[in-house]
Amino acid sequence: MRTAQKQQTRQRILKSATHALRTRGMGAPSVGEVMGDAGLTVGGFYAHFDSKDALMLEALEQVLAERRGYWEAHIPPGTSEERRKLAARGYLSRKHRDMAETCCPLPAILAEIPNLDDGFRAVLERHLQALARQMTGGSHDAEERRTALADLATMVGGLTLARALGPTAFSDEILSAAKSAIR
Amino acid sequence: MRTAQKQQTRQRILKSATHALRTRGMGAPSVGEVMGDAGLTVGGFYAHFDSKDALMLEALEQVLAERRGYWEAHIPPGTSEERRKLAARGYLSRKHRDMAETCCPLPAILAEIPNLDDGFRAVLERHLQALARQMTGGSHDAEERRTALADLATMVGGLTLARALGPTAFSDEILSAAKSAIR
DNA sequence: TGTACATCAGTGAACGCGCGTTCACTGATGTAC
DNA sequence: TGTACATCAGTGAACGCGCGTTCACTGATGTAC
Repeated sequence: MRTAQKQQTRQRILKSATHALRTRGMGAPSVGEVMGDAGLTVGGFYAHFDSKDALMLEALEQVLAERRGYWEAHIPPGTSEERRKLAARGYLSRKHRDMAETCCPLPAILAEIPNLDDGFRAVLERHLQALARQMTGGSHDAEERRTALADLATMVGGLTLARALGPTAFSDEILSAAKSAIR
Repeated sequence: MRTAQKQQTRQRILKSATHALRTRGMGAPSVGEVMGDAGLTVGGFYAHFDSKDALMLEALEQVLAERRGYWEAHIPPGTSEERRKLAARGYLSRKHRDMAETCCPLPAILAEIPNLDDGFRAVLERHLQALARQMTGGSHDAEERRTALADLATMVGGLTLARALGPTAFSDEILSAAKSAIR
């Protein structure tokens, strides 16, 4: 079937885009570069997506969904406190700071959102809301929710600072300090 | 004196650059735009700076120094806990989230640093180290320092998330949750 | 005080380049007879 | 089974544009006599 092959190519382009997006955000990677990493040439791009923005919107959607799936799959059941602490230990690790493949995209993309089309903000809000629900295990307790959102802020801030500094002792110290603040 | 006038123009260009940098980072603002906002045309730029990178490096240095000065000037003496809580209240306020003029540049610039010349990372590290010292009031207590760095992560993460979401109820909720986590 | 000249901060047009996007074309694959 | 044709995913060159940077020029200001 012809269309199945094409869908597969489309997925390859999307994967290349999500890979670039995780560390370089949505503006910096060029269409040519994304296509090149997918083993294709620029010209074919518009047979799969309407525009670079359309690609990046879909890539953002996909990478955020993936990331929540990862969280759900790797954090075993337990009290929501246990789960948050376990998640933070991985999130604020040197390994996660230095990794590119499956890392959290939030540090790379958050700063760009205010300067992009509203669609990007909408995708982000939807996934952050869903993530907050995941972190509280669906609980409606206000205190639980407040703690989950605060932990999210600490994790994102800690990782963003640590990534900016690179693999240094000070960077390690920030990761470790942020970890100790997860309640 | 001719050179005094020129120095003044140079400062005007720098101010225009720091203004753009606070919300749009270092890559997005163009030389032409920065010069235009300073009431000048592009051509004159290279009489003041060697390159766009040189301008942005100096702008980053200036804006981080300014911000630390602001912190020092606006947070009255007290225990370091009181000072941190007071700083966080302002930092994680809706006003600061929606403001552009004198806001903290960290949410806008951190994600760009890993993809820029090492000079930018060096400037950042130096100012973050100095900021940490300011927050602990010069204390060498390990626990104090850990708390200060954790609070920094929570503040930066909370503001970055809230900025990305814009002025919404969810965004307000994140600010408020992050504030409650400052110890 | 007035005139001629030197200086130089800032102008504006031009450059080469990489970008997102378009489009005529290719060549492998599927279909009709 | 073999041949002729249609389809269409992907190619590669070209486009217009905005970017960082360069440079010949301008015109206001300071200096010399």
